[in-house]
Amino acid sequence: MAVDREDVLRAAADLLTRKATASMDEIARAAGISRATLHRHFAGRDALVHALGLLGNRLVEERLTAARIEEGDPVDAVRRLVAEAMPVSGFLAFLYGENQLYESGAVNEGWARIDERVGALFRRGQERGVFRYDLTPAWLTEALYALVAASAWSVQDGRTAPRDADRMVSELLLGGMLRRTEAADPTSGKAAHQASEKAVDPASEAVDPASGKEART
Amino acid sequence: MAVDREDVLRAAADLLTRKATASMDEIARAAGISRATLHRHFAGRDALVHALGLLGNRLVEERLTAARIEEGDPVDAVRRLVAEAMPVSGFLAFLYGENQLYESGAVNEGWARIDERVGALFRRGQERGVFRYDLTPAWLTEALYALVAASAWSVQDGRTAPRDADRMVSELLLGGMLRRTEAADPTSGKAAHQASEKAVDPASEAVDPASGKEART
DNA sequence: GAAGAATGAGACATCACTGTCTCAAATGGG
DNA sequence: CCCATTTGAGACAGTGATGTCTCATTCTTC
Repeated sequence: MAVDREDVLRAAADLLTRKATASMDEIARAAGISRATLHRHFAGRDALVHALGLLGNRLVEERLTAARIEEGDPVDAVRRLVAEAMPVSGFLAFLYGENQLYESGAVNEGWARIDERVGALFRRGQERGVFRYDLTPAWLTEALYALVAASAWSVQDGRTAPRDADRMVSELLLGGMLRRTEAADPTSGKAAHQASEKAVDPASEAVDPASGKEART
Repeated sequence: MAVDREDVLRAAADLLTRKATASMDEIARAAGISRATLHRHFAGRDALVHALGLLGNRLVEERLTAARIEEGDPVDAVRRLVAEAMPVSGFLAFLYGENQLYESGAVNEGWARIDERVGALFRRGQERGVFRYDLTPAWLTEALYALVAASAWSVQDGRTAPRDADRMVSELLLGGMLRRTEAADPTSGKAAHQASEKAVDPASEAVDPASGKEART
């Protein structure tokens, strides 16, 4: 017994990500409980979605803090962020897809705070000369969400192994799909990692301040 | 008068992408027509979504053919593909988000064919040694859809200028967010382009003979 | 300008979903 | 083992969306 609200919300997020029009009955069934019980825990659909927003927000923010993206090398910070985000990718996928639909002050506020923190990471990477200037932090933030959500979707559908998901996201996000000429042994699983480390290496410290400020509009 | 089915479907795709639970009345209003007229053209919601699937499929496939991704340098092929996809990004965003929901044989079949063609491009790039081996064609395909959809969403929300959208997608997809050490002048809009061109360089010579006759518009 | 076609507005019954209720069954703690 | 709590199943009315209809209006075409 003793229905776990969090489990229910997780199941709801997974289902609603795929089928946004799912009925309360379908949601209950997906969570393995009856419709009556679902209504006992959440007054209605709105309340459920709102709880979904709050929980997702809390979870994502926890992960954000756990990843300590404000510290250390920005590249590693992105990797930590992606790795931490994967376990809550279901929530992220749902919230990313539906965030503008259910307008709740508290949820949107929390989401804006998350955006700000993630965007700050990308800005920091640009200021250090590690990240490209011609891709705005806002776009990189958007792309991060989109890729995490895509990987969640891909895993949920069985097209991608769960253990590969975070690597595929962070590698694509950081290094893109082009093969680096320096990457001598791409057959190794670590090849991409070493390639991007190499790329970051020389730029890790100082960059002329002039090019930095006007590059990203 | 003479309601243009395609215009209606385009408006429906845009709306449903943001609000999957939109009612027929809302869809009609978004398309600038009455609910009665909407029902005259589409028997019901299912029929409308099905038509949406078919049209989106046709449009994407047309763009795919127009981009001639089977020919020439894979990197340029990806750029052409992204550029061609942008005008139909609304459809792509909707179909990508809801594709597994509305199971229609014809639509799914068409989608599989599109997946196959896009995947073949990435496989070709890998075989030529231009694209990374450690990111599967399936994942790159998924990421392409996700990023195009994300850019459409971003543009629709006013966070990104329409003219920047295709560059942001293709640059991130191809080159990632890491600054290349060779890219000396990131202030130039073409900086990223030159960087990736450099990476591709060695593979640019071996182009199939067909590429000569249709040397880009 | 007149005839034909298409649209908009609204009425209408129907239907699926919703939210609330009751009651029997299952679970878990003391 | 018994009692309190929670759940599942189903009934029920209320609500909003749906699909169909009619009729007046507008646009198109000749």
